[in-house]
Amino acid sequence: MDSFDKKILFELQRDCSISLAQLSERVGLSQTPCWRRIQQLEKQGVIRKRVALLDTEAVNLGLTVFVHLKTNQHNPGWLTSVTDFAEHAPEITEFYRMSGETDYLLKVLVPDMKAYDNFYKRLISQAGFSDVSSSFAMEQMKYSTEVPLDYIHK
Amino acid sequence: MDSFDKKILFELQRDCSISLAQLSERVGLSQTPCWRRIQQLEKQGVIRKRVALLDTEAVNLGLTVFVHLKTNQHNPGWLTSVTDFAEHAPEITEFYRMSGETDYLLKVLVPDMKAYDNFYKRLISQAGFSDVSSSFAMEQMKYSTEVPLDYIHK
DNA sequence: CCAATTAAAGAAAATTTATCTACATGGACA
DNA sequence: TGTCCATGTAGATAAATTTTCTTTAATTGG
Repeated sequence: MDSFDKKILFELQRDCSISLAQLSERVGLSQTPCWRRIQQLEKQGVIRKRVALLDTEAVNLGLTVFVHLKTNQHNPGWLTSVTDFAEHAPEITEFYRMSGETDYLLKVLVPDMKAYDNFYKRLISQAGFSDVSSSFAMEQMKYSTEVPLDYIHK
Repeated sequence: MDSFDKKILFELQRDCSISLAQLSERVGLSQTPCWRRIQQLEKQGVIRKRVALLDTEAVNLGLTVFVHLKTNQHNPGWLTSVTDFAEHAPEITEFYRMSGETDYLLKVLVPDMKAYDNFYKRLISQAGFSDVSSSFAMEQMKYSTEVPLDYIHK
């Protein structure tokens, strides 16, 4: 994992639709070693997948909500039902077990308040929570799937 | 935006590295109309971009932190400095202006607590906050860039 | 209900791009 | 110096993208 690999990752994180010719030029390698490195990075699992990112407004998803969950039922069954729900609810794009005040954090994408209310009812009908607090995003100032490459070891 | 478009978006959200042949087969169209629809969706901006997603562990980013910010300085200069910082800090992958208790919410990716502490110092040196509360993710239960297509109008 | 028009789909060819191989070159290092 | 890597060049093949043209299906006006 050297400077060339980092450059490849940097470029592909921004745009993976470019041709090998363009990529290798930007990276400063010829096509063959560039291609070999991509294969390697995919085999190693550093590159997980290649996806298309959609405009959330264009698909009618104007409302982002962060849902802070607390529970008093710390048993396996409870967690399973919540995990299952999150797994199958496409509105939930992120789901974390947290330290501190909130036990679990959800990031939810819906069109509007009405749709969120509907989602909310489905959520609380699925499992018991001692507290559910919803924080609404007024404005998305930044959203990026690019992760920093500055911390890569070596 | 009909059923075919939705299928195309569904597939490309999961994997945009598949060939047009595979995609058109899954969608149930021949290659040409399928290709034309993709072009259209890109021109319309429904498809924003195509990117490679990396394994955060593999690039040494084991710690996800949600940072809740409060301020009492509601002036343009303050916001500009914070926005600038967020823009240029690769550790900040998401940044929202919120309703309710917290004024702004950050999602931050760093290797470990030490790196977060370093980031934290840089953050608070950049602008004044009346409160900064950091929530640490213990476990990522779900992370997806796929957004629900069920709410598309028409 | 039918003919005319339009829009989208399909087929096939042409062009570009990706994939893989073989071999030569040059630097790093014991 | 000789060995080991990784790169570069070249090229062959396969595959994917894009264009062109034809056909089908849907729509509208009379």
